Order: sequence, then C-alpha cells, then structure tokens
Amino acid sequence: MTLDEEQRKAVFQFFNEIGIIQQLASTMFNKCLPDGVHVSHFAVLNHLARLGDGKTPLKLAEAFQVTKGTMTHTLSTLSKRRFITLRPHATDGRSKLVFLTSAGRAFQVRAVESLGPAMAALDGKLDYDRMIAMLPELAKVREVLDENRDL
Amino acid sequence: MTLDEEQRKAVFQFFNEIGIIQQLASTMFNKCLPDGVHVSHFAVLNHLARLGDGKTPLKLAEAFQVTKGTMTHTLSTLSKRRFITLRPHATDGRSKLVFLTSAGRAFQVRAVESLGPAMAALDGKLDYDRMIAMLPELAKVREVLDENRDL
DNA sequence: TATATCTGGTTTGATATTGAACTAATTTAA
DNA sequence: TTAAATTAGTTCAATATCAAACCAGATATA
Repeated sequence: MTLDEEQRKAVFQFFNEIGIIQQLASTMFNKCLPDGVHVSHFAVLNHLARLGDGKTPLKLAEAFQVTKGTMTHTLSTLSKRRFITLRPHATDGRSKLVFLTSAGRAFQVRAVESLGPAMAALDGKLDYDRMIAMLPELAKVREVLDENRDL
Repeated sequence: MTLDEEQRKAVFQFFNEIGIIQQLASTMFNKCLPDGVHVSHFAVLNHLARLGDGKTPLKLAEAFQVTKGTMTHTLSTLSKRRFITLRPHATDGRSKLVFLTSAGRAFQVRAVESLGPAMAALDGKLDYDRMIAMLPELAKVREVLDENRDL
C-alpha cells in the first residue's frame, strides 16, 4: 500500500490542523496561567502532581518529547521558583529525582483553577465526547511517530 | 452543562496528545527538510504553492495562527533565501503581497519530495483513513478555539 | 477638512526550544 | 581489572516565537 496524492495531502492537512490547534491552545493556556508560568512548565507540574513525583529528568523529557536540554531548562526555572526540588538519585550517581514542593503542589492547584474560566467559556462549544473519542486514535498516531523517531 | 472532573482530565489529555504529536511531527519534518529550512517556513511555501500566492503577510499569519511579528520574521528569512518576493499592495500603502519566486516553487517541490521517504516509512503504520476521518473533528476544535481566542 | 481611531507591518526584548558538544558516572567487554 | 562504550544531565550558540511598543497609511468622525 503506497499512499496516493489524496492521502498525502490529507496527512499534511492533519499535521497542519494539529499544529494550529497546538498554537491556539498553548496561547490560550499561556494567557490564563498565573505569574507568567509557561504552559510547558505547568504541564510538568501537572504531570508530577497527577502521576506522582520522584521521576528523573530524562523520564520527563521522554514523556513530553522534548530534548534533555529543554527539560534541564524547564526544571531549572521551576526550581528557581521553588516549585520543585532536585535530589540525587539513590543508586545512580549521574541521575536526579524531581520532587514537588508544597508550593509546587499549591501552584498546580491554583493553575488548574485559573484555567477554569476559559474552559467554562468553551463549554457547550467543544464536543467533549468527540474529543474523548479521538484520544485513542491520537495516541496511536503519537505511538507510531514515537517509534519511528529516527527517520 | 458543566464539565465534570472526568471531562476536564480528558480535555487536558487531548491537548497534551496534540502537543506531543506536534513535537514529534515537526521534529521529523525538520530533520527531513533540505538546507536547514524549518517546517514553519516550508508550511508557508507550501501554502502559497498550493493555494496561490499574492496573499498579504497578515492573511498568512492568520492562516497559521502566529503573530504578525513571527510572520515578518518567517517572510524575511524566506526572502533572504530568494524563495519569495514582497511587492507593495496596489491599493493599500501599508500592506504588501507575497509572491513565490521560481526558486521558491522549485524548492517547495524538492521539499515535498524530501519528505517522501519518511512518509513511506510510516506507510502501513499510520491509519490514513482514520486520520482523514479525524480531520473535520479537528477542524471543529480549531474553529472553536479560534473563535474564542480572547479568553 | 482635521483630528482621532484603526490597521498592516516592523522592531525589540524576553523566553522556549533545538542540536551538538561536553562532563561525569555507569556499564560492558577485553 | 582496566579500557571502551553508553547514559544522565548540563552548557552553548542559533533560531522560533511571543507580547508589547512602535510607525505609517487608511478610515471614521467631528
């Protein structure tokens, strides 16, 4: 099966839509988030709060598909704000573990709340059920891209 | 209808998937594109080639949901590479029109070709039909976000 | 018409991200 | 056991992006 012109265009269009949605959503989130915290920083706090902290920087970089350097940067600003602390890894001298501070947890709660009004404004306009239904399909696309990252 | 906890999480997860797919896709495209041309620049060339040139910078900025300043930057690098030319707008002294040069058209063709191998490698792994089926739904999400940009 | 407002585009300063080079610690293998 | 290769994280230079301030031309209004 080789993709025809029609499909190629559709794939481009797919990634184009994805890119634009990402732009719009992150701009919206960035505007809502308090204290000039960037959505990519919030995402890390959120991840740690919801899925548990004590992860390594590398794990976080993989989870968000950013480079190690980017994660170093993100963690250092979160650290400067005292939202996280980095502790040495118990058994691996090269590695570190990321923990939320209580200020970090408090901020995450506050940040989620600050997104409330925007979310509420979209209520009734976005079809949540359809978005939820798309999740597995999107996850599949993400997995395929992830597995073929070295193209 | 107010969104419950379940839905809120799902919406976050939706945008999270979108963000990760965008990362992976643009990283892949950036690696494939020739001469260090960034995917965002290619996207503009592609747009002009497929939908016709002679657009204003502002129209392009709106099409890709980037700021005017970002589009100025993108166009100036495309211009430096002689892929486009900017001509004054016939009736509006403030405005400009963007045209592809023949080098720009040639590059666009070459760039599409250079994406071929990566696309081929994904062939059989990505479910194009499902992606195509998602297009209208993604477009709907994009439209809603677009209409509510001032939240 | 003259002034005020609006609009298209540029500029500026700050931040996010990348890829590549680098350091230090661990693991592998000779 | 020691040297080589791998791995976790940092640093660096370059680029993309944004928000906000700005300029000049166009439009509205008084």
